[in-house]
Amino acid sequence: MPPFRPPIGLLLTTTARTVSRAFDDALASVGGSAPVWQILISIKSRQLGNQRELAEAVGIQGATLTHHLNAMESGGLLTRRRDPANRRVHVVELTEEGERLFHRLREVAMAFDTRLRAGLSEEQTASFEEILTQLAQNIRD
Amino acid sequence: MPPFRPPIGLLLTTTARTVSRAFDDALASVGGSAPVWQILISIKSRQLGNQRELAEAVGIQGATLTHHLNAMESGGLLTRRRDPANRRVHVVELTEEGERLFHRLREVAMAFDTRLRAGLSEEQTASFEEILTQLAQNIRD
DNA sequence: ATCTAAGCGTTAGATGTCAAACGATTAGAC
DNA sequence: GTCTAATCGTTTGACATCTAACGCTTAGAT
Repeated sequence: MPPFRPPIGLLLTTTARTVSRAFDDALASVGGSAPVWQILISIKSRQLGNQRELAEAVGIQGATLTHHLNAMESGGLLTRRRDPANRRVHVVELTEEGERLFHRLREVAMAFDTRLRAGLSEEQTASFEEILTQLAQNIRD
Repeated sequence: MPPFRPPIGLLLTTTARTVSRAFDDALASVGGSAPVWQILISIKSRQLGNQRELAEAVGIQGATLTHHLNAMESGGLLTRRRDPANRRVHVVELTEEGERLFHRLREVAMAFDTRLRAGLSEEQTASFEEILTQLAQNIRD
């Protein structure tokens, strides 16, 4: 009889969902969310990217990004204007309020990461990252 | 200067999304989806559970389960009837077509798991599962 | 017996995501 | 120069998911 092997993917997605949910709750406590946080950090880390690159960096589709940018613009977190040099492109810039939210979320995100890593050694973390990379690689083939 | 630590949660959720997406695509190729597969396997492995337990096993909310069961019932995969002994309870049972879909999806799911595990040693798998469990534990505290 | 509380499932409304179609703009071919 | 193809972002329509509110049923208290 072959040994029973619980599917590796199930534990992966279940855990990821648990972690994502908790992260989202933590960000919500200071008025944010996971996609908003990822969008803010992507805007901050690369100045002057267009929306296509932004969506790529965040890991969502262009249509979904449009959705979030609409809400964030309505909420006064950022502005969009056409790039005079290429009027297909929207230049996205944070407002002061967007900057403030970024800093609040960063604190929450850093605290969350510390909490999440509790009890993991350097070796475990390295091994974990290696395996995750391998899994993604197995899918791409 | 402290060493830069990329957040462990980000790689986790990104990889999980990639894997989930590929799994869903594989199931879709034979007429299924991830939630449908999880519902089918849960029904098969435990006979006579109510919907609340079913939702718990699948890892979704009751309202979401209702949504899927509606679609699956419309599609002829299962039947729902009131339990005469407790008329609050819906007894969910697979039809023959539901059984057939279950077997098709099982083959696809097993093949996917094999593909996903490629290149992972027993030690790596064990370590991976241990770390995922630890992460979930860190969140629950 | 009745009344209250708890349990089960559904419905309604919101959010985040995607794919496909589209409108405007630019680049390249000729 | 014009025409065609590619690029950028938006809109539309769909789906999975959640929370909150609700309706029916059962269990428990008195």
